[in-house]
Amino acid sequence: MSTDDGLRKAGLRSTLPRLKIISVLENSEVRHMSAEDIYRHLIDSREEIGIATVYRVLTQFEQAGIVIRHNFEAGRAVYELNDESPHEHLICMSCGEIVEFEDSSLVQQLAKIASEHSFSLDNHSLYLYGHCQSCAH
Amino acid sequence: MSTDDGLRKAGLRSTLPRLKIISVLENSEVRHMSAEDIYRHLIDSREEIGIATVYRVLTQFEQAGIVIRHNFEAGRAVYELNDESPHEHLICMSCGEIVEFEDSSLVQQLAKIASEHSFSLDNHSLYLYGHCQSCAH
DNA sequence: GTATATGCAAAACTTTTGCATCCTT
DNA sequence: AAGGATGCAAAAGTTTTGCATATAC
Repeated sequence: MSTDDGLRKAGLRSTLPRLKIISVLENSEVRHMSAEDIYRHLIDSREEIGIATVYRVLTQFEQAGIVIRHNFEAGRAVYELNDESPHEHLICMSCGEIVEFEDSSLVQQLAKIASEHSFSLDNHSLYLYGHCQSCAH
Repeated sequence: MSTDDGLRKAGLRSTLPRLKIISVLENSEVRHMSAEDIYRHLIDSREEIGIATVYRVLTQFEQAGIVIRHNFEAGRAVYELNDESPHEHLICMSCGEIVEFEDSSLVQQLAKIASEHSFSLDNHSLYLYGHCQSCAH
């Protein structure tokens, strides 16, 4: 599916700023980026865009399921493209490396726990913080 | 152990602002409070304190293990007393109710996952978001 | 008495919003 | 042509910091 189609499917007009933002998320070597990261990346590439647009577009993308928003650290959200393969995150507190892993049994367990407390489960956030092998002391 | 001893053990002087903040966290009917919540609670009770002190003290308390900091929602941290009994949180997105649950096997699983990726695990954040029974539609 | 903590105000950051203009459809 | 999107600047919300004063030990 083209980026254009993806936007239309989400009920969003295909505009230049939106295409630019998706392109950054698709092509950057870093997978998790903040609004400011994306803005800087574009400005440094001599692409014109406003920071307010980046924030507005990311919010729309999140609601449309195009990106996933994370709060790895307080006070700054980061976004990654939603590739439809659910995964969790391991974060190295020294070098910032982020390892993604998938564990469906874990997710099933979360659903079971919610149901045991008479909760419907919409989503969850799970982040493991530690130190990767090269940063271990 | 008295509050005084707890502070001293953490290498913190026993000061009036610190005692006031602990008292709020111990006695408030709400278990998870933001810095602003604690500040307002004190001001409304005609206790003198500065908001900057609340932030500074909460940061020290977190580092000392006296409180645990959470980012249930982006942009605002909440704190709870660390009662030394590890638990996770279920959050109702309608009414804001927070249910705590304990699951040591889940935590063991997280440690196993980290080790499988050659990570040392320092801590984790796990929040389940959904709707409680009375808010389910 | 000395080092540390506090309070105030100002600053720093991230994110949101009002509004005039521009772009998609 | 019309509604939606953008960009700028200003505002809002949370958290941090500089500095003079007050407090704990």
